[in-house]
Amino acid sequence: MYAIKPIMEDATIKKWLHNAKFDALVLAHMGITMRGLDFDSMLAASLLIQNGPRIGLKSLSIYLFDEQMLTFQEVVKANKYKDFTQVPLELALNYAAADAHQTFKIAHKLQQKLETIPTLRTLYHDIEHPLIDILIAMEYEGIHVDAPVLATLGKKVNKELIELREQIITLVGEQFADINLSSPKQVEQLLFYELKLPPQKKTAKGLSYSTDAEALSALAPLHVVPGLILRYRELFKLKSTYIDALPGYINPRTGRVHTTFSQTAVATGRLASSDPNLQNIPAASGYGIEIRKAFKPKPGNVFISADYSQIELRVLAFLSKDKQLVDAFLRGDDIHRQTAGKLFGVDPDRVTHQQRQIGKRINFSILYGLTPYGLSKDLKIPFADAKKYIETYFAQYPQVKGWMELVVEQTKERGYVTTFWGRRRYIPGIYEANRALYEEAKRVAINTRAQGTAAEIMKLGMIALEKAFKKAGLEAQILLQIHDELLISVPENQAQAAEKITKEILEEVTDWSIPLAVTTRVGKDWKDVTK
DNA sequence: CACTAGTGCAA
DNA sequence: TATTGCACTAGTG
Repeated sequence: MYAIKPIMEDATIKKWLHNAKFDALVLAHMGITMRGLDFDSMLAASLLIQNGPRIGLKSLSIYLFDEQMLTFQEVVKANKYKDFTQVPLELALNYAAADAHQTFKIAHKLQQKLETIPTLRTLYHDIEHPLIDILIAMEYEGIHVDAPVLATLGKKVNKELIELREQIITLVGEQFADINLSSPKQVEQLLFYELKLPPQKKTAKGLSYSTDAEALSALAPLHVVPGLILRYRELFKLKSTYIDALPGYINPRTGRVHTTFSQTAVATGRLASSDPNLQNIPAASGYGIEIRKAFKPKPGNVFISADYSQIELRVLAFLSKDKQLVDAFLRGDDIHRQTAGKLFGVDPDRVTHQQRQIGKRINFSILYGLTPYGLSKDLKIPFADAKKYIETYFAQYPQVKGWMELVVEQTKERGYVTTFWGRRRYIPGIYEANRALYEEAKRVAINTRAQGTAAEIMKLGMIALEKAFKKAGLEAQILLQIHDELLISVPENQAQAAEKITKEILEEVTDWSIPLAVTTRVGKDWKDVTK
């Protein structure tokens, strides 16, 4: 009767569907409470699943099909449907129900197991579980997006896009009047086959010549078109992803945008934001920053932004106990300036702006496991210079290197890397014979310990802050978390008090030998409180 | 609708 | 041959 018949015996299907649909129904009728409950189970399950044998949550509904291990798409194919629209609604619903059912079935067992692993148990009860209600409140509150502000910006951007397109077509000829400048394939054809410009590099999969920003920049001195495409791309990105898309997320009932924060999407323990992603709203580029002007607090309120400065470097200092790094933070020094001083062998006070930029760049990339090749490309400097900078860095901060080696050793012993509060990330690549994969695994392990620990500090900060707001009787509400930054909304007459509490609480999350530093700003829109 | 590739935004 | 994500468009199935 059902299209999934080839996968299971009919009797099994019927029984299973009954349970699945029943569970789905029960869950669906539990509303917000359901989210707490269902999500709680999901979270416990995912802490173990995600960190154990690698079964993606996405595969959960398929997991119980056992040996078959079919994806939805494969089922569609196996049943010879022309396309997705031909799949009976019944089947689609069965899959949706299966997700809920399997989660329900697996949750209890996994939660029991969670309790037997002390570090994960603490992580769950002290951090992840208390965070659930805070995230729900953030999502529920939402954030006001001023659509007219975006529309005005959109008109400006659109005008420039049309002009750019006309310029480009005038330059390359009317035979390209129909070109789609958003198609990498068509741009590739234009640049490398029509204009015969020299290809700079292949794409990631090596299937074509890259037309990305790096390649276009390299071509810019040879021809005017690449530069124009570069500008076109920048504006098109802005318009399609932010200006045009954001208003579509405004909830008609609340008039606000309600993102979803996922606690189980990121392997390091960071949060992820989606539908829309409010963790990647432009912060730097020319028109880009204008987008942030459209994010406003509700009437009578102001925004407070609070960001941990150099949190990952402070985590690195604490975990590595590197004397130079630790002392710098204890003295409250400008860490980028200090690094530059060490790299160039000059007194920190005499570091030039450009030298400091390089110091900043290296501090920033060190936890990514930068290579001389990568650094030389990033800074556009000779390979040998890049190599020397990195060597000098490790010579000046010797315990950082030792710490990195220790992380790698521990990862090999256990098969997984841990954060300070005990989150695990399994790193199978640490046993790789293939050099490139092994090197990548080492970078992942090192970065995970630092990034993950920083993420935990922020989560603890959020929990403590919500509690403090409540205790102080402030109507302050956290709206967004952008990894090392919080965006808070508060009635204007409570702004000063809330700002003070925010800074104090966030800085007191740890009692480490390294101080945490939090910068706060008060403003009337998101741009106002952005660095 | 699901999926991939290419691209680009954030921390 | 630099970490972690998400989303957009084009293009295919």
